[in-house]
Amino acid sequence: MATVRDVAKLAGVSPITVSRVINNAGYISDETRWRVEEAIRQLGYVPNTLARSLRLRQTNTLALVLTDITNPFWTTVVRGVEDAASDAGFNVILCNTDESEVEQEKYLNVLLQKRVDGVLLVPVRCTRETVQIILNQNVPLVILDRHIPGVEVDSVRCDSVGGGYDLVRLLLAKGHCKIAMLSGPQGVSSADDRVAGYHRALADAGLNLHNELVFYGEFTQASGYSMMKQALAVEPHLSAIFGGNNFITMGAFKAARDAGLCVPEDIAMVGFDDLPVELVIDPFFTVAAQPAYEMGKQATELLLAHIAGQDIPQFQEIILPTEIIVRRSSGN
Amino acid sequence: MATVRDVAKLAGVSPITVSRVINNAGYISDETRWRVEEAIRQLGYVPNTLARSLRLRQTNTLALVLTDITNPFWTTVVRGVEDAASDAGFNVILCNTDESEVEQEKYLNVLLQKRVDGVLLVPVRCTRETVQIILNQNVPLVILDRHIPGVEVDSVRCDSVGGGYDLVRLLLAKGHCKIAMLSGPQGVSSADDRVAGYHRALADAGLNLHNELVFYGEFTQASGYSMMKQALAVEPHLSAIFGGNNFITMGAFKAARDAGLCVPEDIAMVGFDDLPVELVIDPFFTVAAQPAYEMGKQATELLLAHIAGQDIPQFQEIILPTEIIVRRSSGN
DNA sequence: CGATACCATGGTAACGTTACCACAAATAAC
DNA sequence: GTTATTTGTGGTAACGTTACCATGGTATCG
Repeated sequence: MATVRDVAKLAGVSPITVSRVINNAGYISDETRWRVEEAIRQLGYVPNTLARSLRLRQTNTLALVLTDITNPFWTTVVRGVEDAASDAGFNVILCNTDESEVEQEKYLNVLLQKRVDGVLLVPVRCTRETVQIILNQNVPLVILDRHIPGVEVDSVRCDSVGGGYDLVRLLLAKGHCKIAMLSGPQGVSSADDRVAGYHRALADAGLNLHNELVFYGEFTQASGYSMMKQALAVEPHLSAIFGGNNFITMGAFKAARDAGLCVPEDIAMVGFDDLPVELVIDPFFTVAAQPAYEMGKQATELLLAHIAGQDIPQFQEIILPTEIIVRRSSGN
Repeated sequence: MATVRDVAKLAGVSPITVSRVINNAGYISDETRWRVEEAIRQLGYVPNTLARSLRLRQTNTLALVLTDITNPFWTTVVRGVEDAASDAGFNVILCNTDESEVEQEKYLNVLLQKRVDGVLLVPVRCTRETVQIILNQNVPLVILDRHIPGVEVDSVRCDSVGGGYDLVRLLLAKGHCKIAMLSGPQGVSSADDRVAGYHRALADAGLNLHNELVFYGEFTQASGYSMMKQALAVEPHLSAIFGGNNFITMGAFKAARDAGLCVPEDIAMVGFDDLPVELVIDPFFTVAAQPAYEMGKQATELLLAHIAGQDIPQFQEIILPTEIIVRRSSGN
């Protein structure tokens, strides 16, 4: 592969002049520019970003570390991130942890080695330890979707407490009181926050807290299915279900159906996260929809501002509102 | 950030010795290794991959350029690619072209500049021009999902002709003869191949080719919706629809419903690509399902073999079988 | 007409890593 | 006891780019 030096030789100029042409920097006469461009074309020269980044100490690359690229919620976030990054001339490296701490640590290390300019992280566990590797290297970081209590890092997320609260209020208003919460993993803030919203709604209604009706699992359909079976075993006369995310709700629905229950006639259901219209024949679930695209976009813009060294508050938390969409699954 | 030199100084050795410890290469005494590792820990040293790759002329990175990360079919492919790449110690950079040639060219350029070791490409247009940039630089390339006639590049795809043939045969067997084909973009081989399967099935059944019932659009729900409306305008007494991918089929369904037609009672439907169980309450569409994960995996393995310089046939085409899954949408 | 600005180009060094060669000490082989 | 081999370590240079400083030339201004 050709280098600046080859181009320079062919064009009869020095390497720096070639560099200036490539980067549109400094003064170049039209005549020289033309000769260099011609040489670039002839040699099929492609600049080497590795060398460039090494020299500039900047890669123009962001990392997006998330938990499950299979979930449409996250693909939408990816879109938001990529659009915002692309506008600023940044590339995005996507990493999928599958909610595994081991994978996450592996990826974070690789990303630091690649000298990404900033990291957008959906932490697998909401502990200081998780982000310490990044902070130690002084790499700009924005936490996405979740938050880490007691650690001063920027975070952008949606209002899980509020969304959970609203969903449960809606169920209570319809007269439900035996409501099971099928949550994601304990210790993951988005899961915990939705449980908190559930609790608060019950408390505000003057109801006892049914801790035996709160189940913790994974953000997967399989986990939703098994939590639903557990819930029915604990309390056969459940009147409603709150699913911690789209996959959990779907799993719960299937378990209910397999148990001979009709939704919403026998049991009502609400859940977090909507599904894109492209994937659903007939939207059925009452949900708290999160502005996924917007979340990705705002998080990226915040990260880019940090990278640009803009004088922004050291510690910023952005919480976006969720929207309740009422459909058939919650009954009437 | 600390460098090998800093580590070397602290450990009282030379930089190359540090390099040997990091890469587990050459001879190192236990005593020296320990001192170096201790120094690395103390300084929080993180190796710089940019410098390493520059020196080694190898990045251990693959590129996956695809058309629509929003489509579950592609996220599944991504999984296959990442798993295979990860096993070989390679990272994957993901790029989303949205079927735009401009985006594709932009990305391919960036990837060459980043000196990725190989490219997995879902070409937006199946022309030589599309891949010439890559081939010019002698970067290993595998075409995914599609193929470029007349160009000797490796490709891994599923049997679109066969899948289309089988789906249409199934409709014919049920007595349908006015079957509209709602295809993806003309000039995209996967779309063209499915049309070819459609034609062949009709021909084998001794039926006239209804070219006026073949519609070309995009692989999106919106396009499926509008093609369906066109189809109904051209021929109100359609008896069946063949959707070129999952989104098109979904759009066609919604247009049919909006036109007051019931599927499958008034009109039967079949399509390409299944949806993951996580996303669907009650699978409805009769489909030709492609082994997406396997496709990604095999393409990656082929690419890695090329990168490793293994002595494999210069030009290889792998075609994976599709599986027909019969459900309600095709009637009985 | 000297001072000041702009224009156009180049030389040298550095970003952080590792390949290549060199060398010495210790062990093994004859 | 000399020669070969393994073990352990380092010096120098190179990967391809650009920052910094330097050097002239030409236009502009008071």
